[in-house]
Amino acid sequence: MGDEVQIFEDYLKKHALHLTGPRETVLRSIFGTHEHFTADELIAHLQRAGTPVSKATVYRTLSLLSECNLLIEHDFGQGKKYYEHASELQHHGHLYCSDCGRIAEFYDPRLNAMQEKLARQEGFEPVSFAVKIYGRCADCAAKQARRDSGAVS
Amino acid sequence: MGDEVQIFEDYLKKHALHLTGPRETVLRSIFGTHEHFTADELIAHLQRAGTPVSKATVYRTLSLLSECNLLIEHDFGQGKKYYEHASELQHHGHLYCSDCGRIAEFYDPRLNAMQEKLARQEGFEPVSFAVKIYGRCADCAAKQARRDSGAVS
DNA sequence: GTTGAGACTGAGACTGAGTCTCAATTTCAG
DNA sequence: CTGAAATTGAGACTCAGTCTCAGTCTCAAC
Ligand SMILES: [Zn+2]
Ligand SMILES: [Zn+2]
Ligand SMILES: [Zn+2]
Ligand SMILES: [Zn+2]
Repeated sequence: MGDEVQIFEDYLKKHALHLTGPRETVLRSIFGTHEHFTADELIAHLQRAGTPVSKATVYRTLSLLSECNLLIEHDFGQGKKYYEHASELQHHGHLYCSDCGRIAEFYDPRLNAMQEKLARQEGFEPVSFAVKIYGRCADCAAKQARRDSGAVS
Repeated sequence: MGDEVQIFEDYLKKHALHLTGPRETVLRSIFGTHEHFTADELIAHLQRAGTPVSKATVYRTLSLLSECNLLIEHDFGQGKKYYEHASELQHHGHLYCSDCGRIAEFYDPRLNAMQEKLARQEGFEPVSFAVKIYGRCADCAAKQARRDSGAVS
């Protein structure tokens, strides 16, 4: 998984920037574990790990990683951004449980082709796609069903 | 277009709420013109129109209108929400120009069917879909092309 | 027509994610 | 080494959106 380190370093060098300690700390933390995470979670995680990095630096590093396509940003309308590794399965869509915030994924190659075509039809030059489905995950649906049947109040 | 007034009034009555002056002002402003708008734009518009409504009330009314499905919220990752009339063509997707913020729309019934199916496959009970394509609109693409050819710096 | 419970309102305090500033520190090419 | 340029963290700041609360309005019941 040192792949990302190399890519990041190349990107930085190309822009006369340095791979410093804090940046590497952030990089390793991100590509060591997390799948879908928020800046806040990452900051807390670094704190707990005993390698704190300031909020400003974390945000700056997240921007850099997005710029060099190692990370992808997602917005589920919660007023904060989610990030995920860009490497994995490309262009998958997301399911977001409005009840518990759980995130699931799906993939269908036809979706991408359709989107590309639809964008061109409108004269747009597409750069990225985002398919999001909001609803209730299996657990929360079951919980809701139980609540509906019992406790008729 | 008094249709919306009726629906809103019914919804309010059902919840023991009242269709008050400020609420009606907001309602009429929204369904009189705007297509994709933000809370800020709406507040400014009401101000200019000489019928100011407080920020708090505007937000509260936007929530109510979303709850009764007269409005749909959209988030393009700009840290603020966009709203649009729910009545129009249902479930259309959006194209967002990352350069100028222009919003275009597209519609393909197959997209909805696919999403429904994919959600169920993951055990989700879908409530709403959001397909967003980010890229460059025709104008901005042309502008970019011009910039690239001329001014080689 | 009064009245009172409860809904409504606006002003402004507050929140929270994300950005910006700036002085002190670190990096690295020369 | 040295110094120009990049980097950092602390905390001030921004800005959309929410919350609070005292004063106001609504309406159904008298
Ligand atoms: Zn859930
Ligand atoms: Zn994902
Ligand atoms: Zn544009
Ligand atoms: Zn639309």
